[in-house]
Amino acid sequence: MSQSTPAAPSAAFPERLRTAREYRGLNQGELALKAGMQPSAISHFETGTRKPSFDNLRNLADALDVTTDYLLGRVSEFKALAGADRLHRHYESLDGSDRKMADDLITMLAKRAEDKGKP
Amino acid sequence: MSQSTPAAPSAAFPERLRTAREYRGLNQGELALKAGMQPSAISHFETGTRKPSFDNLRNLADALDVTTDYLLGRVSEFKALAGADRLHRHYESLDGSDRKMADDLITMLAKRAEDKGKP
DNA sequence: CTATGATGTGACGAACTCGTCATCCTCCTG
DNA sequence: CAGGAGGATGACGAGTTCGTCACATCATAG
Repeated sequence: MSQSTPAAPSAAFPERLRTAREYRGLNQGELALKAGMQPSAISHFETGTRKPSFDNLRNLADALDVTTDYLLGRVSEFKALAGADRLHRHYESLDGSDRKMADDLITMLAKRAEDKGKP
Repeated sequence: MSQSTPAAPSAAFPERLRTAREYRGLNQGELALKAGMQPSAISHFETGTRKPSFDNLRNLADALDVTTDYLLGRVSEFKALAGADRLHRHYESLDGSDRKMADDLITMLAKRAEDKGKP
């Protein structure tokens, strides 16, 4: 049973790779060039006949400017492409007190949303 | 280049893995159990004699509750361990308007900090 | 219909990680 | 000093990805 595993299967990867590639407006050949691998490798990845190695996963994420967590399906849908990626970068650029402010706001919003769910 | 990819070698991985493991208060055996692999595998990873496969990278990130980007050295230091990880979870739990609010705040803070840097 | 470009597919040997071991080393602690 | 825990290291066969191809499929433009 493919679904009993606690961790989500790596099944998300092929789809995410393709989505990200098309989002960047690249064809397999162009991505292959940017990531330093063969076009056929990209095809193998997107059709699920191969899984990238440690190094190639990183190369793909760099070439597509996405998080590896997105490629692995560890974060939800499109945020890694548009929203959260930018969010993350901005967050990274903040210094101590600003970062704490952002932390606090998000934590507060999350908590408030949670409380609204239960009386 | 705003986004120079210094092509950070995968050399960061062994160190990050160890840091994260110790941060969680686990020894190699315990992490191995959580991640479903051999203790010796952990040792190999931390000493750099092996690099994890696609699946094992994911298993390690899950077991340690860190981002794979942190493990790969694609994001800076400790944020993935303490701050950003929790932040990310909270952020993910927000709905549309709350998320936008968080987005806007962080973007604003980042921009303000940036402006302060140049005349 | 026929090129052309994009993608899928399957092969090859080389290189690598896999899990499983069995040691060895180095601190601690009793 | 003796014992044990945590870790490092190196071997083994088995399985997978690697880069590099050649070729098949498919859609679209000319």
